[in-house]
Amino acid sequence: MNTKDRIMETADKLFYFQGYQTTGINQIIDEANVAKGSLYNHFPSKKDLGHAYVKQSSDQWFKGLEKELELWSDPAEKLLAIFSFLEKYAKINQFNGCRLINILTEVTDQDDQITEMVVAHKQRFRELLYQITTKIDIGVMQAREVSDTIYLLYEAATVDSKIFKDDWPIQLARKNAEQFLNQNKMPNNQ
Amino acid sequence: MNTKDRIMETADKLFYFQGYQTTGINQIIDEANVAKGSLYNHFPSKKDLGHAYVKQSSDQWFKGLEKELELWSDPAEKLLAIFSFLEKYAKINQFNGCRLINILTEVTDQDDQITEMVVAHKQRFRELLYQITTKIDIGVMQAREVSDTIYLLYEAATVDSKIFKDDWPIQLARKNAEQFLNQNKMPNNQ
DNA sequence: GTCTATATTGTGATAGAC
DNA sequence: GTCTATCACAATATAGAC
Repeated sequence: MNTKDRIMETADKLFYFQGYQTTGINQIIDEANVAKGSLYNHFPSKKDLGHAYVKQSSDQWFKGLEKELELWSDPAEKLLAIFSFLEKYAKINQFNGCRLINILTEVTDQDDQITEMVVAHKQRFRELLYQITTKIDIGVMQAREVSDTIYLLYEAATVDSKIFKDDWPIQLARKNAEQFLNQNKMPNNQ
Repeated sequence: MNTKDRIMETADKLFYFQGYQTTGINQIIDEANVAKGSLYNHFPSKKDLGHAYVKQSSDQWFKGLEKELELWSDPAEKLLAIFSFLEKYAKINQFNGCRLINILTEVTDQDDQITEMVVAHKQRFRELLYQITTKIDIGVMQAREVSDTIYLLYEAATVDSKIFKDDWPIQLARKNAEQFLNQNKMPNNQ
């Protein structure tokens, strides 16, 4: 693996599990077996490395989600699949919540670019859910409310499965999403 | 105002709006107009100040919530009042999400006491919601699921109104909580 | 491109006068 | 209890050899 990839891999692991602010450049170059000069050759500052981390985190997350969604054709099943995606992810990997939410909390308005990227990430997710929801035979006027409700349930599942180190929030969020979708289906669709 | 109070007030403001990790002792003593020796007289380390901040944050939050809940007698209305509480809080003050969740994200397993206090805070909130829910005439078996669903909606409302700097997540969460409660009421109660 | 060595600033924390 | 002065160390970042 080349130098830049080793840096990114190490930074990803440390920023996510240890935190962005508490991870220093020195620790990254130690664990990645890279010289300090090499890191600053690829990333002019820690801020730039942070931005690369945020972009990669968002890209990888959507990649993983869309792979999961491809397994289903029915739009309602696609919506519920986001919880299976989260459940699998939380089980396979050590889980520490959403990379994007975490770093947003860590920089709190000290880095406008990160704030922008995180909001854009969440907006893209909401839009993805909305597009799927419009394919379900529900009232058009309700589509946004339905998709945003699913979105909120997903967000809570992520945050609270991290807090409690348990998947009950994911299971309960999924169950509510399922009931909610069944209630909002048009009668003639059943 | 005495020295200790000035320290706590300044620390609270900075830890919440600027972040725990990025706020240094030097900035706190500057803005609180306190000497470094005085701070370390009251708090042996930054960690201790952090713990005091977490405890105060939790106490103040419950105090504010319970004051809001007292305005209502009907248990279902009490449950919905948590969203009014959040809405008011997000409007009056500059809002940066939940103090407890934020600092948990910032310390990620580097401070076991903070992790414990935050989990205990959330457990206490869940228990409060559960106790209110049992007073509603719903199936006993469902009480935990109902109260935890309300809990999840509240958590998402907090996190996402911070992300989007908008109260739509609060309004939508409240609307869903209301519909959800109506559906789970026993028919003979209506 | 990658390395070693160094510069500079800021951090949490302490000593000791008053 | 509060203050000033100072410590030891870690942070990000840079210079320059190879």
